Amino acid sequence: MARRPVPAPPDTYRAEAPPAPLSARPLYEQVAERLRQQIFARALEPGHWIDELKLAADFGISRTPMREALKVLAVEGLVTMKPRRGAYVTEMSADDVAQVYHLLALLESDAAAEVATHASDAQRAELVALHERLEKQVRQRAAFFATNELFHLRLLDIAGNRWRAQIVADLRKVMKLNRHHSLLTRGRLADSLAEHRALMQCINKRDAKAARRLMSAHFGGGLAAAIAPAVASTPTSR
Amino acid sequence: MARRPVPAPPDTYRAEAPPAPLSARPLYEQVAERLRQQIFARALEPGHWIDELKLAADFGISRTPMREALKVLAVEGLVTMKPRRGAYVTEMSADDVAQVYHLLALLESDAAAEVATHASDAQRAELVALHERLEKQVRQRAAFFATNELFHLRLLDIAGNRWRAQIVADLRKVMKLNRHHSLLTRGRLADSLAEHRALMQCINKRDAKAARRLMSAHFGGGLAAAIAPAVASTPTSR
DNA sequence: CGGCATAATTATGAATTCAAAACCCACGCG
DNA sequence: CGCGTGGGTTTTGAATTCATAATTATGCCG
Repeated sequence: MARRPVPAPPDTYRAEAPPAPLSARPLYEQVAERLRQQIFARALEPGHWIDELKLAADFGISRTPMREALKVLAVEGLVTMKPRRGAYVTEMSADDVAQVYHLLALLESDAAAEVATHASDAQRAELVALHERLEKQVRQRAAFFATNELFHLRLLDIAGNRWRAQIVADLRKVMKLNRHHSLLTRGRLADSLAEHRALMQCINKRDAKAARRLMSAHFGGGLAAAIAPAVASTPTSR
Repeated sequence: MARRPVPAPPDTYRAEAPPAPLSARPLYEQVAERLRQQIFARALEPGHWIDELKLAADFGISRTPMREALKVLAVEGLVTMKPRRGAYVTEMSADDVAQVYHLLALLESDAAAEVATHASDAQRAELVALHERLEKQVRQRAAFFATNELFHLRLLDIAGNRWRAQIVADLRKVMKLNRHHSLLTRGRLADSLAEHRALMQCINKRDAKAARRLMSAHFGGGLAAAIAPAVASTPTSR
């Protein structure tokens, strides 16, 4: 699992980003990113073998950077390497989903509490803006999802622990392996929005305890929704 | 370049697979492990450049598996890759230490609570055994550290969330980059033992709440000890 | 007709080779 | 005397080649 702290450390090159870092980006990273997209898009299906030779050919590269990228994804958890028999897209069991969900709840709740106590007014405003955008997108599933993820990642960022942010980002990636990663299936969408609203209020009131609790509940509801499809209805709302 | 027949290295394998998977272990993984050891032993110092050519020669291998291993360590966070200029051993700032410590506290506290509620009697007994070993090793720093780590890892394992276990393992690795990772400097050792003792009592009483709180406190004390030598006060994140 | 042994094919693991960027150092010009 | 420029060296990034393990196919014998 990736513990890589950050793509851009205290290094110099944050300021010179616009100019030239086009080709500066290592090939294996680009390949890794493309592989991630293919996995999320289910062009590569969980459990299936990854034909590195064919993929390398598709990408127009040799096996070397392809293999490096696969190893990176393996550490991230998106693929699983079986010695002498290649790489496979990781399959998430129901248990895995529950476990990762639990961790996301724990880590993001902690981040929410942190934000409630230490965020600046500007940062709070930023989250409010994102939340309002979310309110307007209840009807557009895809957009809602995107903004929702943006909100969560921004909150993580504001909470200011780059290790936590990295871990959560990685966990969210493996979560996408699950078909029901939506967190918010049909009816959940409205609930989710309400939860977000309540969370925002806590953050604005600087109530860390409540923020932590609400974020935790937010994930609790999502977990039920993500697991439920396999077990029919679970009307026990929260 | 002669390929080494893998003469069953002095490596201490965990008690996982006695049978045959000796040569099944990929070379790049063995290399990664050896690199980790060198980093922990400070044969490779934080901030310093890693000469992959020289190291590959030292290990008697080609650059290919060496580079793969380095990429794995990069994802783990132990090394940092700078495009077109190689790999560097990651440097941990005081902030980083505090942040990682915070996460360890959060995750391991959660695991402790889980163990308190759901561990079997046999598992509890196992922890008790480890703890008793710890009690006998107050005088032997090195042995104490080793058993202490064993205790924590075993607890994680018993808690039964492999994702959390993996994350904690990785975070503990990067923690070792810090010179004061000891968690327990001189006087802290006795304190630490007392905290462990209290924690064991909670676990035996199946008191999840108290277990969580005590584990958290356990880390709180350690953090103060780890940070103190370098910085003065308030390790408030960011 | 079916199961097992063995040969042919394919895929992975690792070394080697090749190309190009970064680095170093000396030289020359302002 | 300082600084920029050019060439040579080192080092990284990637392709190619080679070796070996795994898989599949084939064929022989029961």
